[in-house]
Amino acid sequence: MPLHNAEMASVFEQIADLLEIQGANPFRVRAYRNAARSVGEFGKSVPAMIEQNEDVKRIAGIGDDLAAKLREIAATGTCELLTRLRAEMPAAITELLQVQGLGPKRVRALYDALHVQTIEQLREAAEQGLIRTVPGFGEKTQAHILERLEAHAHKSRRFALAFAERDALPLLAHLRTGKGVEQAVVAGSFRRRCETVGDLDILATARDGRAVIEHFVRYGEVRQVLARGDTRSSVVLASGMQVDLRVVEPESFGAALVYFTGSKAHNIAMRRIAQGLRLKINEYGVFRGEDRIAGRTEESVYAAIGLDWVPPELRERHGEIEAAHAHTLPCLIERADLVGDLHAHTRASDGRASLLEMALAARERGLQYLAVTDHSSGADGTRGLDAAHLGRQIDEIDALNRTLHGVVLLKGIEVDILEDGRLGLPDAILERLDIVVGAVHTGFDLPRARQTERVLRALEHPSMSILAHPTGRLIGEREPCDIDLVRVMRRARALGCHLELDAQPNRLDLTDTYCRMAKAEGVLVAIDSDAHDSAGFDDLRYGVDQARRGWLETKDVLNTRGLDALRPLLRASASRLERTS
DNA sequence: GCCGTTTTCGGCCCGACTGTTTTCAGTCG
Repeated sequence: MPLHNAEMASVFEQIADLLEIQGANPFRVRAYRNAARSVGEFGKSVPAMIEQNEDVKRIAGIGDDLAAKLREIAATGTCELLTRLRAEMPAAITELLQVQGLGPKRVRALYDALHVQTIEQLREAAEQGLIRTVPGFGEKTQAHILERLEAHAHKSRRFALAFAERDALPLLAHLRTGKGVEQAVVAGSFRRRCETVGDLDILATARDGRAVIEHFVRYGEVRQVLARGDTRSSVVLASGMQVDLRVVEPESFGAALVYFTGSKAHNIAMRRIAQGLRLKINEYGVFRGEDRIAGRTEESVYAAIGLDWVPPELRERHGEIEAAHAHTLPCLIERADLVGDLHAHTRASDGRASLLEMALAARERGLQYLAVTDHSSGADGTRGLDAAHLGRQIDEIDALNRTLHGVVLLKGIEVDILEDGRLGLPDAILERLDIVVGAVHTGFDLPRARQTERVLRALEHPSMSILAHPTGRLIGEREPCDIDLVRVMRRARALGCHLELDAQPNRLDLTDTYCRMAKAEGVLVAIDSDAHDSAGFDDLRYGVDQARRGWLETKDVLNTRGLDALRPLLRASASRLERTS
């Protein structure tokens, strides 16, 4: 069973945790954490690179030693250092680091004094009042540990971005009613439009920080106040979401916004550049000695160190710093660039609106065309169309298009890709369509080779236009299927097929990394709503967010094309255009 | 353990808050 990057990264993470608890050199620990992150996020399969004798030292943070360890992990599944660390210290102890407020030093102290190794033992020790007897711990710390354990048990690790928005927007509205509040914005992973966020980081500007903090903790949804100072505070909302607020003076807004938007790796890279220029960046500004030379706006902060302003979605230390320096940052796609949608459902399958309702809703949102792609029959758990029913829908759409103004419906289908790679409807009916969107709805757990062959075969079908939600993942619910998307992309490009970025907030499939790979491979991405009712079109913006994280520009996205430019790019209609001309 | 516009050694981002202290360590972001 071949390893994945995530598993290799996990070995490094475990080593970092154990080293840290043992009190190792913090920079060595950081080296393992940096390496874990680079490997985990690396676009290509690291085990495959090793197999093909590619140099893994070109991955950021990998030097001679860690390259050797990667090869060792690829060969054996683990590495000798981790085995040795586990022999010296119970491996389960690292789970204690997940409890908020417990870091390596305290975990070590509790282990040495009380032999606490697990969450359960920690709870028992706290309930029996033993924690406060350990040097450096007291009543309050013991009580906090019990509280945080409670939170730990209930907390789902991360929230979908759309879920976080439901907390963020009313909270911002509350903050803005505070006396003396000039600005209040969400920073952090929310602003970078990560598909999930662990907490909300809010930045406000005001002269009197304390007053803003007091106003903040009085917000009705606040269930628990974790910290409250003069310039920052942390609370937990009723939804379980943690919110961190920072208040700075308006002169520092730009610097603080850069700082709290992150990512951490992006900030560290910026500070290193500043160091080289004998400047210092912190959340209050850019400083030469005591003089603040920038900080009111983000642009001023980037400019002070010779960089173009970087869109938040790119701030992941994935090459954006170099691009900002060379003035080669991409001009990222925006929602308004989408002029159509190529994947939507109606009541004919599992949608909740009629053809006409969907057409009007699409037009209302500025779309010039909408592909109607109901499910084919046989899809698990969904009502679908057989050939006869689809034939009637085709006639219905033709009739409707004669009366519609300002929007055109394209005749399409979301057809099942069967386990052997055939499509779930006869060729004769597929040939009558403008667009064929193929999707895997069963057999998500096929082995990698079979899953890949299955999809490659489907792409070969002459009517196939777009591969929908290519990995099938549902965030927090279903893992992506195991498939070699590089091969899929290369074949798609050769055949004139396209890959979808399904914009539903719990799908966002393709991921940002795969979007970037698609761009590199020259495959167009279709950002589709997969709408099941008229409100579903509003999800397109999440797809655009994800596409921006994947460095996509207007030219990289299929449905930025007007209808005339689009038709020849859809194989189904292209082949018919050829026949009729 | 990595890395180089201080390049093979000596650095490695920086500040706020809390609790347990009695001037600071630990944790977090």
